Amino acid sequence: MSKMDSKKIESKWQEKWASADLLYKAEDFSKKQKKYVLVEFPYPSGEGLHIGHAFTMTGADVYARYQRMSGFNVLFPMGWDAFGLPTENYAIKTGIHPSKATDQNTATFKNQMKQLAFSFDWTREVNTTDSNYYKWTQWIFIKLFEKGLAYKEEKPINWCPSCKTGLANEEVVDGKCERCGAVATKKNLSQWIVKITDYADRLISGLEKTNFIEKVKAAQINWIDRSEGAEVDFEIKGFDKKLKVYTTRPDTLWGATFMVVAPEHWLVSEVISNPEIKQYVEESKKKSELERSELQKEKTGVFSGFYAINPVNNKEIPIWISDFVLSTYGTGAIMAVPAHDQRDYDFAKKFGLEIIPVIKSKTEWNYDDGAYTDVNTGEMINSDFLTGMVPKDAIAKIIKWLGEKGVGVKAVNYHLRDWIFSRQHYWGEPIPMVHCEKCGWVPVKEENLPIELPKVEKYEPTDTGESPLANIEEWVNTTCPKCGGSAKRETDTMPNWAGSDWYFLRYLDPDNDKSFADMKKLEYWMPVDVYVGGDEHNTLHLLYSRFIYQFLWDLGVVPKSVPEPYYRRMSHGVILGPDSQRMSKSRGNVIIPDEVAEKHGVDVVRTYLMFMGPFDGTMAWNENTLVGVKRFIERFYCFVSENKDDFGQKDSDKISSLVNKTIKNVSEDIAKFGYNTAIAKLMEFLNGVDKAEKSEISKESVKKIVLLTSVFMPYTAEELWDILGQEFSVHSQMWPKFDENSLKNEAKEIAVQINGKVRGKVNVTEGMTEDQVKELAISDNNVKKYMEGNEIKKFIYVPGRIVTIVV
RNA sequence: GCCGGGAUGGUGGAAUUGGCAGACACGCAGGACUUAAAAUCCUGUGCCCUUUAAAGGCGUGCGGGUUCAAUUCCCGCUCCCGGCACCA
Repeated sequence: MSKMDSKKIESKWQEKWASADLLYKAEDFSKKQKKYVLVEFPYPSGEGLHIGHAFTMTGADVYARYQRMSGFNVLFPMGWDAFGLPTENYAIKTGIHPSKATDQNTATFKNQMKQLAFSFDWTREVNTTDSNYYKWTQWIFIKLFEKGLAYKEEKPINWCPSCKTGLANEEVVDGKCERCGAVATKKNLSQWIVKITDYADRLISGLEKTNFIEKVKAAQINWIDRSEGAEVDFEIKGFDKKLKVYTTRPDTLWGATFMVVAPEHWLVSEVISNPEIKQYVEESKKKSELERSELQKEKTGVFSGFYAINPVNNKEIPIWISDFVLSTYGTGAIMAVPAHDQRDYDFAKKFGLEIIPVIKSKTEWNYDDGAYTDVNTGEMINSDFLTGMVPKDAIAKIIKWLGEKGVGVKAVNYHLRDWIFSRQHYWGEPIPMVHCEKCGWVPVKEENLPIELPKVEKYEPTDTGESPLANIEEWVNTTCPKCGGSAKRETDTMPNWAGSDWYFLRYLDPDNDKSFADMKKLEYWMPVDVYVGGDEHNTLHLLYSRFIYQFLWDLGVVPKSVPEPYYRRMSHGVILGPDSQRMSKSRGNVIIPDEVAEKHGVDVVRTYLMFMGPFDGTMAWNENTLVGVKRFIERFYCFVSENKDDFGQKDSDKISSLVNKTIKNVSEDIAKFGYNTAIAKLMEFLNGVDKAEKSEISKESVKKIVLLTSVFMPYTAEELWDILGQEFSVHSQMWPKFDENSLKNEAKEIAVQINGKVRGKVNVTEGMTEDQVKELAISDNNVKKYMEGNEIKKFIYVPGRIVTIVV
């Protein structure tokens, strides 16, 4: 058996492909139908491409290749999300400018990607750190500002003491910094904030126009977490201001026995002179978000001295202060109904407050066990005009009543918070704003964009929360774009997400200097047909970029007919180390794609990655299975190369149906990202054909199968195409079609069951009638044996599948 | 607690609308080639009973149900993974 020399094959075609680099070019306005296949662009770290990148991108590449060969005008671009902390840290350590490090890293990444034979259209490469790219990132920010969706405010924000920067709510996971894992603290800082909450409803409803899988939709809906209820005003006894609360259960108003406000609530400042209250408030302010939620079992609190008046019955109820009420949600104040809310219940038990049930449970309910919270069953009691109703109906009635009395309105709340948009770091897009004593915050004039990052001596972030840019006086000091007076530039930079929010639009027109992309091109290419990415971005990048896109849609700068940027989202899976643990340097279980490719060949790596398991699964690296794939590729190579002169003119019937079945199944599987089964079917083909006489197989059919393999193993397929004497390149061929007739005529062996047990087999073809099959089945010797002396009670024939006889 | 997804041989995983469970691959066992090993090739491989074979029994997390037929549908659970969570 002639061994294949994968090294030689790789370098040979690598060279040939480089000189024919328009192989994968996407053509604007082509008459072919477009297909925009997008895979998340990477952060070009100094470590190079890791196996997760290789996996994800191979998956996207196979899909793009399949669509391209199927006749679509495929856009499959790549770029660099290059602003970020690792590069900045590298600069701090070495003094080398981040842009230089970025250049080196992107060059390495690009090389690796070419080595792995990803079919990107490199003529559309983008880089978020290019000033002619981030010009438009800045432009988008100015538009947000102009539309009142970006504002600067001093307020306590999440702060990572390790990264020394502010964090968006989405970047705090379990109370820790999403990037470095340090416990997030609170810090009072003046920050740019983007009002993503204005789009909360649309971010939910827009999902209906997409074809995202359930889990992605659910993650976003959960994160936004819309709730409906009412805002109710309570008078405060002996005080002229009212206390506004948000509740989802206004039906339980008669059961409200006390009120609770957050320690940050305005009312607290009225009584802060009380030493007990002062101490409580200070202690809870010291706690981080993490500590507050960790301590959630034991409730704490202090009585404010105030009483509120319940608008439904004029009862006076005490107002307490407790940090289980969040200042950031609703109004920062609640009415407590301990009989029907577990948290209120716990608080009441701890401080000996009254518990008044206003809903009678259908079944016996013991209030010693906790609160009764069901809205859908039970019956209102002790509630005046609501008495007798089901709680969920009572809600509508009481909201109407509150409105008539002018003490409450229907209200909606979200878990989603506004987006903290300032970062106190060097390596990011400068926020294009200028502060003027006279005019306040003024955006830079559009013609003066981009505001380029100035050179600095020191890249270190500071503990004070000031960006390193603040030290460059000649850059900071400028003139006001409005009045021309002296003014200062904003020194904070944008979060990473700013550049990646809209990059998929720039691919469509990467060199445009009049706008971020030409409308005609946008209209041709948008929306993204399939977006391949990771679940870790479901509530970060994916949510942010949908928001920014919706905003651009409102501006009218993206096509009216495309309200959502991504039609379909495909989640990719995760590759674990050989020990089934997440790969990490400290565990020493990291698999480096280059090394595996060096040892086994690129096609083996690609095909193995796709064969490991379902594309969206979590799978452990296993060198044994990889060797199995290697065997397959080598066997396939030998099958074609060694028999190239022995293949016949025409397939035998058996081979013909195998070939057609393979084309059909492989195509269908690839179209739904079922790569593991697609490869299994190619293996089946080889197993089936390996033992057959080679003259039974036509060269035409072999060519078709080579085309099928080309999406997984582009090098081997190109070599085999050449060996078969075909013209370069295999990758610009059309995807093979299968012959429906050859599948129809195929005789199929199906099982004959008697009383649920398989007792025989019969060969049927598609056109056969039930009677014909019946005759065939009962004439089978084995079947006859089992039917002896029995009468057929029922005969069932499921065409092409099974015969069942009940006796 | 709420939401989403799972549980199939020794292992990774396959199974259109309910239709022969275990495709494909790994591993394992036996054999061929070899002085030997590696590589390669061939054969077997869900479990149990059985000397072997035939025949049978049991099998898709657990308990019920519908059906000629259930991994698939329905009811009730257990456990695992992911998201959210003192969100009023």
